[in-house]
Amino acid sequence: MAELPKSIRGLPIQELTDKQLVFSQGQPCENYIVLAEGQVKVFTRSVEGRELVLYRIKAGEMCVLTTSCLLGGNNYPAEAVTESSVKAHLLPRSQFNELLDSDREFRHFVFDSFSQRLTALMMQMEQVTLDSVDQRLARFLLQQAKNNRLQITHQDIAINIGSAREVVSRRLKELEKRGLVRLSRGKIELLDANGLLF
Amino acid sequence: MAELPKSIRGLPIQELTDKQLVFSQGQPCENYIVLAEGQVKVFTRSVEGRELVLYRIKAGEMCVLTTSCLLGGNNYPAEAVTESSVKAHLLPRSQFNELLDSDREFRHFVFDSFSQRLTALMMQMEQVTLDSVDQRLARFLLQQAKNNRLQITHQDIAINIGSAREVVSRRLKELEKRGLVRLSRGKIELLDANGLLF
DNA sequence: GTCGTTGTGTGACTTTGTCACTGTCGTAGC
DNA sequence: GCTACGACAGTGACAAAGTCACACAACGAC
Repeated sequence: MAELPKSIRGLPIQELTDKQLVFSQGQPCENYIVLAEGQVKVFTRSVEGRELVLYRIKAGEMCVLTTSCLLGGNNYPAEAVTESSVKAHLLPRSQFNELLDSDREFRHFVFDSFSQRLTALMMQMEQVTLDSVDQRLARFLLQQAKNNRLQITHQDIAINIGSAREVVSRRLKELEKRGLVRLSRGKIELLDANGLLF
Repeated sequence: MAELPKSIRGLPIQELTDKQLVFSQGQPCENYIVLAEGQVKVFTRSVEGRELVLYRIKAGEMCVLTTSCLLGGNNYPAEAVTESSVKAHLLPRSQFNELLDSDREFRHFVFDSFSQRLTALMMQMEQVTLDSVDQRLARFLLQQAKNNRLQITHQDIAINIGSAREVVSRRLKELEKRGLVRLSRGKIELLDANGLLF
């Protein structure tokens, strides 16, 4: 992870608890946000209520959506909630604009974040539309697992890989039958990480 | 459309013919690109050969992917071809970096483009994963039509809305049956634009 | 324990995507 | 003109994925 610019490290810190709303759809955007600790999930909700995770913000990363809204002057087109306790640096819009012009290091940080997120977003889009559910599921499990374990519900996996809960349940059941994973309520254990990739 | 920054307007212009390759997957990125005239399609290709249009660059717009690659120093993760004859401003990487620091107007142009594309990309992703083919098809037809007509193949529509050619053919046939469009080889005429939205 | 909530399992059905074709149109070359 | 070819479109059969409507199981609060 790249070092945060000085101008950010000096900023006041705001603390949030787990599962707290950071911003919601349609809300105007006031502050530039950089995470110091924890993780935030940014996602959209369709009219029917189906969700789709756009990306996650981790420690040392800024929220591109916020930045984009600050720059464009529009409202948030998505929703964000914390996934752990979170410490975040906040920077009011006016100061953000000022820093962007005056501080070369800060500017580079923002540009880099932008370009990384853009690339990631494109990759995700490709995967969601071009890859099968099995592929996306396997990739997700491998990415998210810590010591071959993960604590997550099927519903949550579904919104991450752009699928439906029932589909995820069925595919996981299939993987369990093949001896690749062990399932229990809210938990998944990977028994054969290589087998998942086949 | 916003006026181009002075620093860009003065740049030399490169001309391209229709259907010409602008850049391809894996290629290193050398020049910042801004279109003065015409249209370019940026898309990816899966291993199986299926394509997906990520976005289009129109006159007065820069190529975010290029910018992102320049900033991050990575290779192109996608492919781009012209969709008409094109005039484009090119700016070598070194000068791009320099301008980014020295020219406030240029910087704002780049930031704005970034944030617009990011928002658009997220919207597209939402649509592809959360909306039905019918909705995406209707939206696409309405967006792209000029005087209620469009010249495009079913295959081309498919890669734009993230679907398959056969599916598009079937849905269009259905729309024709309902009297909403008239189909002919490579052309579609919208007979009832309101009806498409139902 | 009971109750309510959350997570999971399942069958039936719809929508979408894939595969393997056939047919059709336009045109370049003879 | 005819022929051959490539690009475009249509179609049936089937597979994959999503939706709907439940049943049921695990867990925590009381």
